[in-house]
Amino acid sequence: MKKLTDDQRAEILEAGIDAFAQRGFHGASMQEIARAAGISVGVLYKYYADKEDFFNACLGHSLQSLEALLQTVTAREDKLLQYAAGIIRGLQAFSRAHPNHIRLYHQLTASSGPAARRLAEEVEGLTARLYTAYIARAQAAGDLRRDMDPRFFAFFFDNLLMMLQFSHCCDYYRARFALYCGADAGDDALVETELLKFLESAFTLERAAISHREEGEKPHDVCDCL
Amino acid sequence: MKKLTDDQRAEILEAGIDAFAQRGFHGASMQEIARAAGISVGVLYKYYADKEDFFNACLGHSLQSLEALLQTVTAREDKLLQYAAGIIRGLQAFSRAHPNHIRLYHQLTASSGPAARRLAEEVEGLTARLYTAYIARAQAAGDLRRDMDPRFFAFFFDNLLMMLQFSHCCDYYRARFALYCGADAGDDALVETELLKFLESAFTLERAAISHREEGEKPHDVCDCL
Amino acid sequence: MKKLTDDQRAEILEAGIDAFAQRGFHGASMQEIARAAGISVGVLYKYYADKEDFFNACLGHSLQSLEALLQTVTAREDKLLQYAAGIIRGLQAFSRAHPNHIRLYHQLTASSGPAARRLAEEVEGLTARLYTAYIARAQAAGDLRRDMDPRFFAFFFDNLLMMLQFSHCCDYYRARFALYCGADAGDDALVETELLKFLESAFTLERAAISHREEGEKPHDVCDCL
Amino acid sequence: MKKLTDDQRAEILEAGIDAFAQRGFHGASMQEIARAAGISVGVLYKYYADKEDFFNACLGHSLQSLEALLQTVTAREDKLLQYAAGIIRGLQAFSRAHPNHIRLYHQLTASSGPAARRLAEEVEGLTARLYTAYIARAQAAGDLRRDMDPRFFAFFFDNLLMMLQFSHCCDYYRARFALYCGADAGDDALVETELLKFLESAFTLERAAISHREEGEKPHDVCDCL
DNA sequence: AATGAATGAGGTTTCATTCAT
DNA sequence: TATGAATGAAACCTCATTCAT
Repeated sequence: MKKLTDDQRAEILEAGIDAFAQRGFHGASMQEIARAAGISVGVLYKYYADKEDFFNACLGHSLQSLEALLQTVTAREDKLLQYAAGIIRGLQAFSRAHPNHIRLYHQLTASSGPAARRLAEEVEGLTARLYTAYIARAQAAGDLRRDMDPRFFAFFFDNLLMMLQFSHCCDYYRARFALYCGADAGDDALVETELLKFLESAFTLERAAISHREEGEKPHDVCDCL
Repeated sequence: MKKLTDDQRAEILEAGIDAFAQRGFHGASMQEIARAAGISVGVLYKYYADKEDFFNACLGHSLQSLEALLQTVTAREDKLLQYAAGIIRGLQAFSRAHPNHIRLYHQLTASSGPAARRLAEEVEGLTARLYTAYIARAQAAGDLRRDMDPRFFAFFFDNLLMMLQFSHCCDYYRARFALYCGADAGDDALVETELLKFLESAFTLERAAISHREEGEKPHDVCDCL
Repeated sequence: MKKLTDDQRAEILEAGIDAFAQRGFHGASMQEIARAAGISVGVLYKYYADKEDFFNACLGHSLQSLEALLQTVTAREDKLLQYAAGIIRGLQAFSRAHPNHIRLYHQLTASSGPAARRLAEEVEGLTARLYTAYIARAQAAGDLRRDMDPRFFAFFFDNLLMMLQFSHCCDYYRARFALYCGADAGDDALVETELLKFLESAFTLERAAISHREEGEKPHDVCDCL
Repeated sequence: MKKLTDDQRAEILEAGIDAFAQRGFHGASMQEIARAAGISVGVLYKYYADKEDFFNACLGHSLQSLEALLQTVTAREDKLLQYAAGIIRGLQAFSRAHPNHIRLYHQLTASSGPAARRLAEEVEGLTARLYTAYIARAQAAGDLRRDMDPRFFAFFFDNLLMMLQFSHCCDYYRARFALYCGADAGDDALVETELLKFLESAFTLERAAISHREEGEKPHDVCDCL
């Protein structure tokens, strides 16, 4: 069995990514993907056992590129907001360059059953570890408020980043973004600035700096001081 | 001879919501839904013109309950964090009670084309207006930092709430949540507390209150002054 | 089991005739027929075993009215062309009054299998006997050319009459009629006149009056004398 | 890899013609047609968009052969009765060879709505023009009675020919034919002879040549003078 | 090895027929 | 007895997958 060249394989996978991203797993057809890739269905079934197997390969290919980006943007040992700004810019650029990769990523989040668990670990494991470690370090270094669980901190941070990507690429989220922010939804620099403002405060302000309440107080009491 | 009772209709819709939520529009089959609802396909087609019409009915049913909840939890003119806490608790309770409604909501976000825009406006319009208006009022009242665009503020807030719901209900997001927060991901009170801490700071701390930097200054300087 | 009144039965059958005539056996739906007749499907199945049984009842009802007409117009012992004119006028009037009966009659001619034989005998038997007997009598009386088999004579005569009815009522035949005769296709009097001219000659002129050929001559030789 | 050979395509179309001819458009099933043609339904849908498209292809195939025959038999510039004899023989031969093509043609005449008009023009246009032109020429040449509108003349002529074909092929018409003419209905030569006798007179005898009656006179007087 | 025509299971949808009310 | 909601077989059509060429 002759192996495909990397280029051929990439072209096939890109065709799959486009189709799956735009029409979903069930909506995309193998025939159509083969045609878009300039090959016959036979080739698809030579290298991939079935549709699901091929879908997973597309997913892997897609996430590889996203992962590569994240490796890069998280590699620099910047101070917090610069670190965040780098990631935001990186994801914005990636979203512009490869919207279908992000759309496919979104399709992925609809998976259910045991596969979902496996995929989540595969896909989110890296960033979960990276962000949590970074935040824990920042807390230890005193660059970051210490009164929050670093895991939740990282979680909320990544939540905002995921939504940012989807808001750039997925039709529904784009419309929702526009609903909230109007024409400014398209202004990458503005979005970055506003998100950084939001994060900056969330990251740095300790509750203690605002009010001097006891740990045990009920949440709604918290609000009294606002 | 009586038509479908409300209970029967609700049961059918719930069966549809379950199926669509778990397998998506194309993945779910009318036959299977009918079987799950304990009826024959003929009944589905007696009350709904076609699969899409039935899907929309499921969506409407699903969103109606979510909307009712949001109307309730946003109605109280609480101070900010209490307002947020009310919404968080409400969504957590809703997620426990109707996970498939949230899953269907997530499926919805995968829609594309012109339908996506229409749906987004229909579904997100209410919260977008509610949150933005609330935040603008809070800013005017001095309860909230004034240096952020209220639209983006509301947007990020809702982003975190959406992810919270998905993290409770959708298999992939649940796994991801567990990946970040471990067993604590299931602790509603803890999640609420941590999210409120995150929001409290994001909501209230003005950059100006932290540092007086020039535009050109590096973001990481911001943190130094804390 | 209460019997339907004749009026109710007729109304139901008329509804069936309309539906079957316009949409064909497979195209018409029992539900739609019941609605048009102002009854429930249950009643249909109370009085008729199944769709086919009901179709046959419609057919019977439809043909009864056509037969009644033919009984009337053929009853008068007119001379040939008056006899023909009476039939033509009768059929034209019937076609205007009950186009769907004629359309249903046309549907009937599409039947196949053993049912076709039975139906043909039931439906065409009357006219076949009437026409053949009339023509044989006319021949015997010397009012009609004697060199033609009266059975074929009657057959061709009825062929022209059937086509006349279809040309009045069935969309395809109407279009075809218009194709041949243009706007004049709608002129009943003109059609009658032209058809009578055609028939008059066919009925009365003996070959001998045209040429004196032998019986044995090949048909194409016949033409030489034209 | 080769597409359908012409033979295969013809076989499929013949299977469709058989089914549609015998059961009508709605009555025939694609599954059954595929089985009869020895292929799978997938093949049908590979080459034809849907049932209607396939039906039209069958129709086209069917009419093509009939049209080819008519082109041939009407091409010879024969004298009238030879011309007619040629057509009759041609149609008889065609009816024997391709009864289902004639049956399909009959199904076609049951079409209604705007499609009926289009089809009639497509199918009947050729013969309508051919016959009308021929008859007008024959009238001009003095070979044919001049007191009839050539359009109606052609129309009645074609009516008889259509009925002839149906009487050969369609079960109902066959039974009716037998009802009129008994065992002789199967005798092609006899049918031809009788029809030609009928036509010969209809074609050639002018009313004026028979009698000089007043408008008011009774038709039966016409016959007396023979 | 590559092709793409062929297969046929499975999905949506309709509608003749039944039967509880 | 009359109703019409419910049933489910069967129709059309698609597309993942196979395999002869």
